[in-house]
Amino acid sequence: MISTRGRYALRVMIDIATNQGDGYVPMKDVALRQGLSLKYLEQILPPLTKHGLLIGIQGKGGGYRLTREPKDYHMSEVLNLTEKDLAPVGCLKEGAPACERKGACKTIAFWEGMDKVIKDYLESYTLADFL
Amino acid sequence: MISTRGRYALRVMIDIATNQGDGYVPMKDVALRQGLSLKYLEQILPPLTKHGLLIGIQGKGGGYRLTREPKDYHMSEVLNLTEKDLAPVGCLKEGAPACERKGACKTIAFWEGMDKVIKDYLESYTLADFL
DNA sequence: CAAATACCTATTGACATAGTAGGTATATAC
DNA sequence: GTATATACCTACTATGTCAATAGGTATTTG
Repeated sequence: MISTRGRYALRVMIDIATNQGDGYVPMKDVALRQGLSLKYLEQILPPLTKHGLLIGIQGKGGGYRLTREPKDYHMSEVLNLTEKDLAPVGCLKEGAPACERKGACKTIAFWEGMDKVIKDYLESYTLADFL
Repeated sequence: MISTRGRYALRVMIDIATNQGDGYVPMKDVALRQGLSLKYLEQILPPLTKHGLLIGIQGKGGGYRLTREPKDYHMSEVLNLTEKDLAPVGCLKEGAPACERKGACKTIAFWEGMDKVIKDYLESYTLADFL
């Protein structure tokens, strides 16, 4: 359900929070510390920088920093940006075509409820809870 | 996260509960009513009969029946039998090899908590809630 | 005996996952 | 001002899963 993209993104965020001090953290160091592929991490980060969760500075001495306090990163945001979709069933995904059986569907409320308990849980956790 | 196997299984259970009366419900009829492939449904049902949630009678006049009251089927059981795995991350799957980083892992409690809210939700719903 | 049913196993096309690979742009350090 | 270190970008690939389709066998009833 949650792929390596989301899980690695979380580990990267924790690593940066732990190691940034007042400088920038090169992803090469994160990859080494976490035992993950640098090239793969490079594919996972763009959505996080594009949406302003991280700032990335190019060039020698560059790297990544958080842009907020750890308590202001909710897991719902991090995982929404790195996972394809968090909805438990296809018909609840964003941009999904309307289900033709929707009117008669006896299960939709059940799946919506499941979607809600997951989203609520992810909203309740922040990056600060991992430090 | 939840595939068609689990979703169809639920629809089949509801359909049988609704239509069984005091006889047996042929899967062909269920497939027609639900607009699903009979051949596909036939692949989904075996775990449910093997574990005694349904009884299947072969031969003319045969079909399927529930073996319990609808209120005694929890969604956790139905989905556990029809889905590969409900765990949100690989390291929590049944039979998964122990994670080598487990001791130092800062995220495991978070994923375990997510696993729990999902399982609790599924436990709270029974087949009777769909009728 | 014929028909209807559950039950079993193999195959397939499409797609997602988890990377690998190679390159470009940009800023710093010397 | 050149080499170096970094972020950033795009293409490719091997593997596996999903969602069926397909064709058959076993069993019971009418």
